[in-house]
Amino acid sequence: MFSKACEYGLRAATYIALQSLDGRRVSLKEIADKIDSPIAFTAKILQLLSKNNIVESVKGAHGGFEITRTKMDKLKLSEIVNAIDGDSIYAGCGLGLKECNANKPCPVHSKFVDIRNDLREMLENTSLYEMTAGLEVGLTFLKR
Amino acid sequence: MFSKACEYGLRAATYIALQSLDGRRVSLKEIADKIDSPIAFTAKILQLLSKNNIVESVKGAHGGFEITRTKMDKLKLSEIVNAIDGDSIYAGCGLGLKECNANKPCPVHSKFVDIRNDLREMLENTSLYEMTAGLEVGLTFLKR
DNA sequence: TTCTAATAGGATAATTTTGTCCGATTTAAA
DNA sequence: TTTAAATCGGACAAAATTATCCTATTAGAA
Ligand code: FES
Ligand code: FES
Repeated sequence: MFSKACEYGLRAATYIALQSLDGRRVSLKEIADKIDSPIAFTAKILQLLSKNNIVESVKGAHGGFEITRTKMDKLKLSEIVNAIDGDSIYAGCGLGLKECNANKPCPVHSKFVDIRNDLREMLENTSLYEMTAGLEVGLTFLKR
Repeated sequence: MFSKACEYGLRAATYIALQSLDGRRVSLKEIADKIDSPIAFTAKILQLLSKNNIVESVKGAHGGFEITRTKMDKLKLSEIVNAIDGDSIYAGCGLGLKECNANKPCPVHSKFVDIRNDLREMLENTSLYEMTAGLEVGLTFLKR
């Protein structure tokens, strides 16, 4: 569904948000450890998220990653997915035609658009803050 | 969503079904041309579909690929997807945890399972025969 | 000021996916 | 029986994705 990069990105952003709620800035090392991701690859993804103004990075000693409460409230998962995977999930044809186009649809188009729209709406309506809800109380997890 | 191999496989199977409706066995060359796919790669995928009893292949001169009417009626898209991409679409976690597990869910699990189930149901309820419906009358397309 | 802990970023490597090539095999038709 | 048209299957190649390594840069703290 999503690329590995995108999966790591979503998990990383969620962990950063969770810790930022407690005012804790987190290091790359801690993030990779807590979401069980390859550390150097995760660094690249966080650079990308930082450039896209999704998380804030602070260099130097006592540096790390954080995200403000207002930001995580406004920020939707779709923005993270978009920054990493682009719009292929929303725009791509299920059978791989160059573009999904209702005027020249593939045989699965009519059935496929609904599912894709549900996914899009889910991502556009879910904030990063919502993602942290179950984590503190141990109802949801970022690694296993 | 699906791998390239799977996209080609679905398009190829659909084209074979369409031509089989007219009793026409089709060659690899014709298939690749009509669905706009790399010919040698498509050959590999058709071998796989043939081994999985999804299409029938006939070797030698006047050979090619075909699928019986009864078969294309019974055959669901899920079987094609499964043969090529496995069950990752149905079983995989949206955030990339090793397995999707409702007892230890990731933060998107509850929202994600519905979408994934819709996709699964769509694939399990759509027959290959249905795929051919719009093609003859030019309502749907396998390439663009 | 100097040291140390941290991210930034470029180069590179490994792996997976996608794609090609070619000879072997099969079968119908000349 | 020979030939030609077709799939099969193994080896190989290219491209994309995933992942690592190393140096530079930054900034807090001693
Ligand atoms: S054209 Fe294929 S999904 Fe829209
Ligand atoms: S655990 Fe992540 S989708 Fe089910």
